[in-house]
Amino acid sequence: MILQPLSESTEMYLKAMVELGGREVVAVGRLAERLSVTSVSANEMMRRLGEQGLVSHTPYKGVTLTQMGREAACNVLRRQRLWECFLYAHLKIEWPQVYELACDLEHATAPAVTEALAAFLGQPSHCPYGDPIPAADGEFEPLLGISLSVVGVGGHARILAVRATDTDVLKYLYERGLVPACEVQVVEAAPLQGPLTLRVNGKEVALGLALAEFVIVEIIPAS
Amino acid sequence: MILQPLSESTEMYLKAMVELGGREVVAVGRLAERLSVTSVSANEMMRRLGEQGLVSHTPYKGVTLTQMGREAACNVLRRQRLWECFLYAHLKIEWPQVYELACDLEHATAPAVTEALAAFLGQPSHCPYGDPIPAADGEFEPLLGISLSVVGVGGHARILAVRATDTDVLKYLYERGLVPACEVQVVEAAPLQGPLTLRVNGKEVALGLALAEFVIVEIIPAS
DNA sequence: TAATATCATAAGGTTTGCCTATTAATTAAT
DNA sequence: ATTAATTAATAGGCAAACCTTATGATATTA
Repeated sequence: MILQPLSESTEMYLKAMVELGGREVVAVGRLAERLSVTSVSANEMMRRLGEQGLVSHTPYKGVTLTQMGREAACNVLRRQRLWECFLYAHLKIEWPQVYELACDLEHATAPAVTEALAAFLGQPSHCPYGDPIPAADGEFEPLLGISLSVVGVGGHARILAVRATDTDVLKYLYERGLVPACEVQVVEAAPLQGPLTLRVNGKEVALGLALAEFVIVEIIPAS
Repeated sequence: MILQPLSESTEMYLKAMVELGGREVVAVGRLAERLSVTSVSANEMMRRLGEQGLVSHTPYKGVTLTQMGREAACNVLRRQRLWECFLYAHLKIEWPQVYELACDLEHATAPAVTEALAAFLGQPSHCPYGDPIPAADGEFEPLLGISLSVVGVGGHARILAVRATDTDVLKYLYERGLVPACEVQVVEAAPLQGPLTLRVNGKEVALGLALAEFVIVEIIPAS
């Protein structure tokens, strides 16, 4: 499938769709929320993407990526995450800033550069935030993990990935040691959707539930 | 001087100005020609850049970069040429394609990335096309060389830089060995602005005068 | 089934950058 | 010096890509 060049904005919508819903239906409102635009703007874009055959839109139900849309979206993710690897491992850019800076570069990256970069990096499988890098053909293994927000009190878990994109949010998590491979224990969960209290690297850390949603973990069975 | 983010198009105009005129006045028509737009478009952009204090425009005379404009332009050149180094030396992108691909990336490059890239590359002084890379503060030594088109018949010269930007033109030169550090001898100059005949790596090569303009050389004195 | 929340569409605005056609200034040539 | 030819600038307009507010349609749930 040959993909015509897409606008930066289009690529952001596609990326948000695959990050938010994968192969599932996504509510247009969620998309608008994530991209910080009005739902009108998101709707309009969905109409355009529908005309281009990238998404399928069932009014009042939501949108899904078509095969073509999914390929395009995975291609964007591949570029993004390869740049993240480069910025982090070679340019020594601070972890919280990597996402945003890679995002700028991703839209300006020709296929030849993408593949040369992948080769240079040694075909990495995961980005610095723990998410898998789609292959050149567009497919990838979704991470099998659960959100930290659903781990029960007393549970031990290892962070697999951090799904935040905002630099300030990433900075907040970074300062508390909440990065991939880190192990955490849920000490307490405050009632009424209150914050979690975690034990991280020997220190107690409070983390709002909304933030905990972004943190993908695997349970470490009690030995 | 703090530079607000400039549009891609704006950066292209600034880059063309510094490449075409340096500190000198540039005719708006030349600029339009170089960027493949009508002179109306170039005029309009000059008005906008004038309002932003980046250029000084004397109607019917031409435009020059202000100090601020020159800094912005040199900053663009720095990003462009650093990416050229990276693409060529590390990603092994073919020499003729490097310019165009670097050009895409240059507009998406934040200052932090520029400086981290420069450090990664070991603060290179020249790009793969032979031109100097401006320092972080914006200044650089202009290359002291002459155009191959003004070297007399019989003259020996060493190529210092190639000023072409079009991938096809670069490919043409590359296929004939006309790259920086290469030594050439002018065997013959056809009359009426006809092509030069050159001796390059033991082979005779014909080169149109227009193309020879792009090739910057230093004379090798007859020993 | 009525109320509420969510979603979709209508109509319109802004920005950016491009164009054709016209007018004005400059330069070169008689 | 005056005119012809060249080059530059302005007027007016178009299109693409996004955004907005206001309004109408559908779903959900009490």
